[in-house]
Amino acid sequence: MTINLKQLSKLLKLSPTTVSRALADYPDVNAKTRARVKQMAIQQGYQPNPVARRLQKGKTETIGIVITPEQNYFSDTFFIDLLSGISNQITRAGYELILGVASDEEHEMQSMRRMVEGKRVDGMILTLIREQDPRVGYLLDRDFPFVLYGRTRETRPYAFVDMDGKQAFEKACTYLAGLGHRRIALLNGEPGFMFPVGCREGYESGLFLSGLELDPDLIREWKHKDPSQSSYRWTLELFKNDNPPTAILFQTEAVNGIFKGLDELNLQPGKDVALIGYDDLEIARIHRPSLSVLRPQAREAGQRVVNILMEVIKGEDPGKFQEIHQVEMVIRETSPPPS
Amino acid sequence: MTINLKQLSKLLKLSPTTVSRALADYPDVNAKTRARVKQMAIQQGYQPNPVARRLQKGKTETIGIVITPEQNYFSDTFFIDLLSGISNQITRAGYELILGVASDEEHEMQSMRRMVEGKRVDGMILTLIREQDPRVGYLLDRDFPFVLYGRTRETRPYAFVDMDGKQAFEKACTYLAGLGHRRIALLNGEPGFMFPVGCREGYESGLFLSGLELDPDLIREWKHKDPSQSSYRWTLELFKNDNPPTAILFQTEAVNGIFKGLDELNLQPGKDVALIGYDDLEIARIHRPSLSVLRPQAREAGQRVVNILMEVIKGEDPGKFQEIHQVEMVIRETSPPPS
DNA sequence: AACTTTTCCCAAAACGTTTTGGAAAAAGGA
DNA sequence: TCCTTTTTCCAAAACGTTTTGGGAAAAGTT
Repeated sequence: MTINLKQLSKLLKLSPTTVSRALADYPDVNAKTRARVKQMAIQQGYQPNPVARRLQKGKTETIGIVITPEQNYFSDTFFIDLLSGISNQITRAGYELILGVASDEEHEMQSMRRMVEGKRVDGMILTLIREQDPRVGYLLDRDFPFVLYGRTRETRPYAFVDMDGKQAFEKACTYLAGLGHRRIALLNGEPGFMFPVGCREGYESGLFLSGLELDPDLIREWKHKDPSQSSYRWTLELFKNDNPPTAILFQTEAVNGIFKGLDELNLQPGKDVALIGYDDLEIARIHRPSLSVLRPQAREAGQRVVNILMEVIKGEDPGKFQEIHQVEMVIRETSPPPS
Repeated sequence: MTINLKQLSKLLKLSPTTVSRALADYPDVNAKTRARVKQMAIQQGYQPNPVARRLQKGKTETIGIVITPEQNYFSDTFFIDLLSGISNQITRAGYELILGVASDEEHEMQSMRRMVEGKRVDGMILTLIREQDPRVGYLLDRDFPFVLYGRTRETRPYAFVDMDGKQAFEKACTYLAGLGHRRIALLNGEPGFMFPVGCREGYESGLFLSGLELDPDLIREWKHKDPSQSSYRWTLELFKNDNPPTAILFQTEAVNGIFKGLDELNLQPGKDVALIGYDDLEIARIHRPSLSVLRPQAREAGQRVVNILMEVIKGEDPGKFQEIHQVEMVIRETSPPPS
């Protein structure tokens, strides 16, 4: 069932050395023997014991990721798409993905330290990045390979793959302004995290490019832990304004709260108020009217993260790998001109 | 930074053997030296290299799980809760959780085979079980330790933790009947999977216990890949009936489609139609009217799965571990008497 | 005091690979 | 033919633990 190298080499009347080198395509083994070895290996279903190989190679061939549930990350397909891209690419490289699930920021760090200090992984992937993210400093301090999905405020060079939230929100904002909207609100993600910073920049830049004034009253933030409830409240607040918005930009995760708020105010989405969400969740496609969205390519991003991490593990300079991916806009029914 | 056993033993002027045994609390080492060793180990931040230890122990100390995105498993908190319970318990045991993400049934099997045949894990956790599930046969055939979250049609004994869908749906059904509902519909999960089988049994049993007739016209099934769209269609169909239902039982995952369908039919949930969903997703709490639900304890189940798997890995008879967990019912606003 | 038991420690082997550093045989060059 | 180079293979070491099988010293027993 589980033949090992020694047994296989005995079968072939060769030394373990030669068999190992034959399978690894070393040039110092005769082509004929190499073929013979490979055939026998397949026939016997030989697979090198990964644990033994790791010990010898001094590598774990494993990379780690820690996710946290309280952040509603798993809403729908977005995160699983990212994870899918990551997982596939890791498998392709013959590596393993180990997963930690942490209930809060502290356990998140703890889980990561276990992986790093326990020599359980060769590299880390970080998601849901905060503006001040202690994980990044920690890893930089000990020169441990990692790649961020996202960015943080850190002056030392590090590798990341990020979605261009700025460009996305700028695009959405100018699009709405182009339709004639003059009062565009932003329901932004939770402060403290890095992504909303870019969204806001893009929003402000979009207003500026369209010759619109920034009105702080039109900006609100919701909580990760409770996207619907907080966005619901903010929606109601937003329309208490004397001069309420005719359009709202937000992250799709918060859409239920917005719909609920608008419903209560007897405002029809896509008619009285234009909406564009960030992330193409199922609800966006299914809802009537269907939701216009900004759609990040999570799968592709996940694959890039892994490819980059492999380079960093090989010793490449992390600073060389800083990618910002464009986000496409999908116009559906909720983004008409103002009525 | 990364001191190893040999270096630590040199520091202590002891043999690696003694240090190893001291740390492992063997009785044949003097209490004083044991203390001295432990203190030095902590001071030096020594952690045994897990790879080396695994090689020697002949165990990977790793367990595997394969998830698939097309099944909308990640909708909201349910699956992440399960995963959280699994992950915590695994970490507590000093084990690792490796994750595969497969795009379809075939890759699911492939990913699992890689883990099993590649000697990468000591045990497997299986979720989203089908009625005929080739994974179970595969693992039983090679006597490989595993635990199901769910059940399948298989006569050989195996370990599982399952939610009592039957009891849950029976309870919901008799509850509704007790309120006076006579036409109760079931919008069941996708055929081919095991869980909906139990739901249906519970539903039928609930009807029977309440003295109600089973009407096949009131039963529909939706698709995993597309919960909202299919449930939307089935909702519309359901009310084409001359004698339409006054209540619907379903899995909360499908709630958006149902709401959309009812809305289109100008039926108010919780008023014209009673609703009880399975799974307490965020939308259930947030929606107005809030959704009555059946609430499985995913976290606890995840912990049990791991504890059982550890026993099975130790060599315990899997047939001894077959747990069916009760599901509680949370009555909110959508389950009033018929109007 | 002589023997037996208990306490405490350790050297060596083992886990299954890959890498290092040759060495024998074959081929090429003069 | 003799020397050099190339080809092809392998024995031994190494990776960092844990386990095996003692063995010396200390403590008990008579």
